[in-house]
Amino acid sequence: MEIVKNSAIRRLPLYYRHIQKMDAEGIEFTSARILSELTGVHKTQIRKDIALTGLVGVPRRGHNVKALLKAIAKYLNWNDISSAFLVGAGNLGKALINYDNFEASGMRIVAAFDTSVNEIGKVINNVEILPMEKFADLTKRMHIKIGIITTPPEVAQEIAEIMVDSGIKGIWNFTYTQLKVPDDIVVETVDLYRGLGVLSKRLADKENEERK
Amino acid sequence: MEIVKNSAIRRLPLYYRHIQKMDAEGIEFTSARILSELTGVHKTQIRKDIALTGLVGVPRRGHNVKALLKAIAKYLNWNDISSAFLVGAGNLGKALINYDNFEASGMRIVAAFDTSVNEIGKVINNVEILPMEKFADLTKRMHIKIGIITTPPEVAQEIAEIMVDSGIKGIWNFTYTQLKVPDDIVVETVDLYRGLGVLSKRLADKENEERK
DNA sequence: TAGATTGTTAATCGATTAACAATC
DNA sequence: TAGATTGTTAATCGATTAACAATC
Repeated sequence: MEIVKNSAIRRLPLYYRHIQKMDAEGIEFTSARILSELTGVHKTQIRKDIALTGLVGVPRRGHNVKALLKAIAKYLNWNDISSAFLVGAGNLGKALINYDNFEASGMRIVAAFDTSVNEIGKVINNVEILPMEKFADLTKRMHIKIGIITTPPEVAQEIAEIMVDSGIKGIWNFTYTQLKVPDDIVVETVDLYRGLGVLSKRLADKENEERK
Repeated sequence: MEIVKNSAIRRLPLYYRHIQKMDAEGIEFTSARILSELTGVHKTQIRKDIALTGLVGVPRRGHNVKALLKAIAKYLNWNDISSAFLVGAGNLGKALINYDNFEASGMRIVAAFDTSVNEIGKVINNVEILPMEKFADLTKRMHIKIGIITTPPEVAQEIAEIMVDSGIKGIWNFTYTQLKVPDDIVVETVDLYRGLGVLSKRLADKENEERK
């Protein structure tokens, strides 16, 4: 049933941001070759990913930048802007709240929640930080469907359960905790520290090679 | 020449953090099955990844937790703690500076750099924020080999070039900019917003299915 | 027309999973 | 011994890349 793979869907937002930049610079046409240079993704891959959106390009010219933005946004359902609640207003949470490109990406963080008295009541980028106790009730009343977890990993599972009980259908998880949730809940996990091994390992390998 | 793949190396830090937690809880033995449940990675995959480190387990018991931590740390070269400079002390930069598990992961952020007068001079988690002008000189003098970029994407390439010129050999890039650097520089890119497409797309697909 | 790009099919490559003997 | 786990080989699966006809 699930024919289109997540890996393809994950690349589209990357193209989108580059194309946005081109649009802002007044560029009207782009091609798979140009996007390949900008993103490092193979040009055939890019053609296939664009084909997913149903867009047809023009041989010799490529794709119209505005049409491409529209097609990707439509495919990813970014035209309907979903409201999201964020739990955990630490530095990472604040970084997300301050991200100014969400609106163009189909999402809007409308409130943040925390348990720390120091944070509650603050307003960041027009987003208020509320006490965690209010989460379940507000989520139900406002029919919020997306929850963002930027808490310490220890409490992530607990938060996820509160989210699911409150009607959240998609969770964006910024902890390394593997969340156990019902099958119909979409979970997208971002592990900030995955790359930490690659850097130290590759640098060490390099030094050893040079020594040879 | 490069036999071991990055994808395997990227999973090891994930295992590591879970095993750290077990160790803290006083657990002495673990197995591929347990790690598989905790991380969602297939148990055969975990066995292969552990085999990379050269560690041999005990049938019926699994692996000794402390030996496993030691073997992973050794393999990833986390015993030599590398000093790193971070550029861009916004919220994301601060989130990284506050991360308290770096030391165990072979890295220490020793200073941060920014161009904003509001940030310069602040001290976060014992890390001072210095003016960007001092970056090149300090990097050379202190022989810093790892640079972390948490700036806006527009300036990432420029920062990367300053880093390479100053002797940096590994770059941890938190922008979506594809950095153009010499072949001998290791670049590890983390794109926070990759998942943004998956959530909205999958949720929309789900709704459409239900409507059928 | 020549040439650059599209879109698609086929081939390759690598990662994941299944199967199973060995072991304590 | 029985059973759970290891480590490894073989099979599968999916993603990436190469090749090429079609097109403007």
